Amino acid sequence: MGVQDYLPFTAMPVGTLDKKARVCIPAQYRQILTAQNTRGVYMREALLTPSLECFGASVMQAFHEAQAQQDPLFTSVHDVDAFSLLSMSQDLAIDETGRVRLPESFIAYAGLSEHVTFVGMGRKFEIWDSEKFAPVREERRAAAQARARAQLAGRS
Amino acid sequence: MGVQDYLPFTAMPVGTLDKKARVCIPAQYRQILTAQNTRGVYMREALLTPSLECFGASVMQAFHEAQAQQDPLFTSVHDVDAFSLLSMSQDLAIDETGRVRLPESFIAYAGLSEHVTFVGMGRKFEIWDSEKFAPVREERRAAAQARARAQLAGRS
DNA sequence: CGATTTCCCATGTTATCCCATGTAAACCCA
DNA sequence: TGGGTTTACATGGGATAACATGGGAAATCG
Repeated sequence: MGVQDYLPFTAMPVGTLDKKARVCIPAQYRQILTAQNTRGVYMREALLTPSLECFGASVMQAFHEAQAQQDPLFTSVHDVDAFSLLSMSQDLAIDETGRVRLPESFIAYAGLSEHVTFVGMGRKFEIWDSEKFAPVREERRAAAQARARAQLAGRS
Repeated sequence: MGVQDYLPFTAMPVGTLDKKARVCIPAQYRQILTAQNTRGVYMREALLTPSLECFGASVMQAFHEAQAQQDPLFTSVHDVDAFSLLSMSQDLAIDETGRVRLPESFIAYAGLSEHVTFVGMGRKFEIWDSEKFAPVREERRAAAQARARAQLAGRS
């Protein structure tokens, strides 16, 4: 999949998780999803952070296709690979007002309270509890800054 | 068979096996099956785990075609696979309320009690006894997590 | 004729749809 | 460019529909 083939998720808009466990996916992100021929949004618990990874059908298809060609259907290797992508993911429907209803397990895993932050990551975006994300945001900023400095030093 | 041709089975919904040996196939899965032109659901005892493998016509058809393309006199692993798939599978009818009646042999093989878990695996899904699946779920999650960590480390 | 299976309806629960409203952004025209 | 207007968006909440499940009655089978 070439870089040009998709619109990237960018920025870090904030949103609200209401009493009915709904969040409104930012309109900007919804446009990207519909451009991927995705009715809803695929979502799963991130493996390494307390957040939810969200992506469209393009990403799901690309990963699934690669995995399907690599592992025959009825093998244990297939099962482990399929689990992390497919079993852990849910295809959540987006309603006409742009909202999805989050399963309780997702809310618990990411520790979501009322305020959530959407983090654009190119071909996917993440949903974080806003308070939990604040320090992570600073970490990532520092890491990116350090890398930029190193790159600059190496070039001189 | 292209990935585009079907929606993947995802997520891990739970269900109930009632006193009449019936389980309600999640509506989401039924939609995927009907999209595959499958009235019922093909089911067999999984070869490697105490669970039931379920799939629609797409998988059956793919195996049928794979088998047909081979010289029938030439024995191979694929012939054995296709044979076991075709001969060990049952086409269970789904009634109007979305339920199937499981044969006693299936219930015994998977050790099903009242609570069952459906495990979405893309082209197929599995039915597990919820208690038996819990540790397997953790194993698979840990394996996926280890892989994600290795990938992250290799990239830096 | 007894046991099992299939069909059908009832019911509580949950998710989905739909409309209302406040707010912020975009737009337009002077 | 400023100020007013319009549009799009995010959010709350009630009404509606879908779903999973239990259980009874009819049909089927041995």
